[in-house]
Amino acid sequence: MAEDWLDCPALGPGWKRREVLRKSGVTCGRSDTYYESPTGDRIRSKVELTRYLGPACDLTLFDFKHGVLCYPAPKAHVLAVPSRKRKKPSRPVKSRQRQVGPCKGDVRKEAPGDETKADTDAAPASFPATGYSDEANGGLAGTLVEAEVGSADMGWGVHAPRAPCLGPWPHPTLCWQRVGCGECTACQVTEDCGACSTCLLQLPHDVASGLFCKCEQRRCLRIVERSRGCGVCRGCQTREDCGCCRVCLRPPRPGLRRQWRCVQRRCLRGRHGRRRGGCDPKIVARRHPQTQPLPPPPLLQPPESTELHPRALAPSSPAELIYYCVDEDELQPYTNRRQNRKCGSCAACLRRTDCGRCDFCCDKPKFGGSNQKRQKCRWRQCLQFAMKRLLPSVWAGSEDGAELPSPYHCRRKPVSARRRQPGPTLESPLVMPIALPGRAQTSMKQETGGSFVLPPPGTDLVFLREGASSPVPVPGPALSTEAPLQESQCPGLSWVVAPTQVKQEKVDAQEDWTPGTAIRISPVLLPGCPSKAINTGLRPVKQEPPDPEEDKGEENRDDSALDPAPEEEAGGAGTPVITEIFSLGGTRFRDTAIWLPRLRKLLAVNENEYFTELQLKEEAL
DNA sequence: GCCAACGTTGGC
DNA sequence: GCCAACGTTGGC
Repeated sequence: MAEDWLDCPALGPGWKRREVLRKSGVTCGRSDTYYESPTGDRIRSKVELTRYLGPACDLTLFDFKHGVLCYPAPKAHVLAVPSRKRKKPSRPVKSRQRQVGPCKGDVRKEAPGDETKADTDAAPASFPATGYSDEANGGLAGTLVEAEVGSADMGWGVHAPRAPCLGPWPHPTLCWQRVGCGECTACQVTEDCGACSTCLLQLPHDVASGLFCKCEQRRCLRIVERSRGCGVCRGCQTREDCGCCRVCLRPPRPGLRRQWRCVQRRCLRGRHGRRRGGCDPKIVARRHPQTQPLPPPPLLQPPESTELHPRALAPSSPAELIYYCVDEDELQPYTNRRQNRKCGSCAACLRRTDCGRCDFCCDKPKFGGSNQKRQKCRWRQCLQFAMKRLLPSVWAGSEDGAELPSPYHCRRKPVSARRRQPGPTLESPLVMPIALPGRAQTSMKQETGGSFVLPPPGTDLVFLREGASSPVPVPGPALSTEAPLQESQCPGLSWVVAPTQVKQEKVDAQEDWTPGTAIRISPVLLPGCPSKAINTGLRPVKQEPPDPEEDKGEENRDDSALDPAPEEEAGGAGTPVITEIFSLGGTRFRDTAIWLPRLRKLLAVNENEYFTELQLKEEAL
């Protein structure tokens, strides 16, 4: 990050201030103000500044945003000085070759009487992504500033519009007028053909739903190419519209054929998979709600055709219609990349409270930390994400798992090189590998000093339980009869409940947990099942802290058999155990088809809630 | 290669 | 405005 710190005399000698303009994302264009104390401490907010300076320092009159003291004077004079500062780019235009120019903030800053507003905060997330103004429209109104046009990393400009561009039209590079790689022949075409269905049907005027269309002759070939489906995934192989998704239910417009692909028929690997390493589980789940079998083909929806895109480039494409009719669903994976680490459904993701004890919590300011690590509570870090890191090949074995988003779309290291060394800062403490007695323990590296490693052959995954100190195998048959575990071949895993191995919790958490609280079932080895400890007598225990939202999905449970541990009662240590055996990927094992029916049979009594989940998983496969 | 540090961005 | 935390970088 460029260090363009400016002196901030309002705070005194040695204080520096800088303003950083957000370059991308839904808050693109927004600016953040940071301060640096004479001692080098970084301050991010007024609250932090107040905390830093202490209660004796009254910051009531201090305008944090602009770094000046705001005396109770007429508005117009308050920020006269800093307004010049604000015009300065917050940082060198290091990676951005294009300048926003008169767009947005600069214009707004000039507006009289606007000084007291967070005027650089011009990109509210809720800004409607409508108003694409193609030059065919010649439109000024509602032109939109694009976050990163033509970014090679982000997919050739497939970004949500961010903010209204108030500068003069046209903006040659920064508006949605030009979306694409800018290099292909289609991108070189400067005029609409006037003959394609888009031109004829005046689709560019379709801005009501935040969508836009473009002359077919000008559609970026690279994006169109990408918009094709893989042809393999379930989405591509689904031939019938579901008739019930929001696309199918979208009211048809008079004279126009529907242009958006049924959600159920969208490629699960396409945009998400090929670029990000796989489908977002949330997207998969959303597109394929397993509780709903594919509905019969809709009677009112004519078969989709590629007529809208007459180029021979994608004659058989199942998804070519999607591209230039991008909706929020399609944009989401790009604009919300930071969500990739949440499955949203595992117990860790559902957990609402920080443990307050792990190293990451201790680092949080609210727990008195220095905010250096800035990581999510270890007990809230997604289990699915952890599994993807720990058992990449297991995930790769399933259709969507094979393309699950890379934990890191990191430029520095390929996923293959990184995923076998998951760092402690990224893994959930709920999942870690250990070796079982009698197993080969070659190169086994238990969590020492915080490193979780992929289980080598002969080891098993362990579910850790918050608040204890050493792994405790679940009573019951071990996996001795199973073939030697080859993570890459047959993930025959025994699931063991183990206490937490979180670094800083080793010492102080022992008394918080006893093996008896970890699991109250008698696991059995299921024939054909990859040695999962399954309770056949009692319902599986999902030891989560009481949470109203979670309770919604567990209303029909018999809680009499589940006495949450005291720490859970207190909202301290909710720990997913058995439930997560499945949500973590049990049904993704390659021999699912063999053992799952048996499992279902064994669990036929009092396992309704499991059935639901298993069925969901099975459907997903 | 690991991981602490922190710039950055999403969301409330 | 503020906080949470994601994603990247650089030191080791």
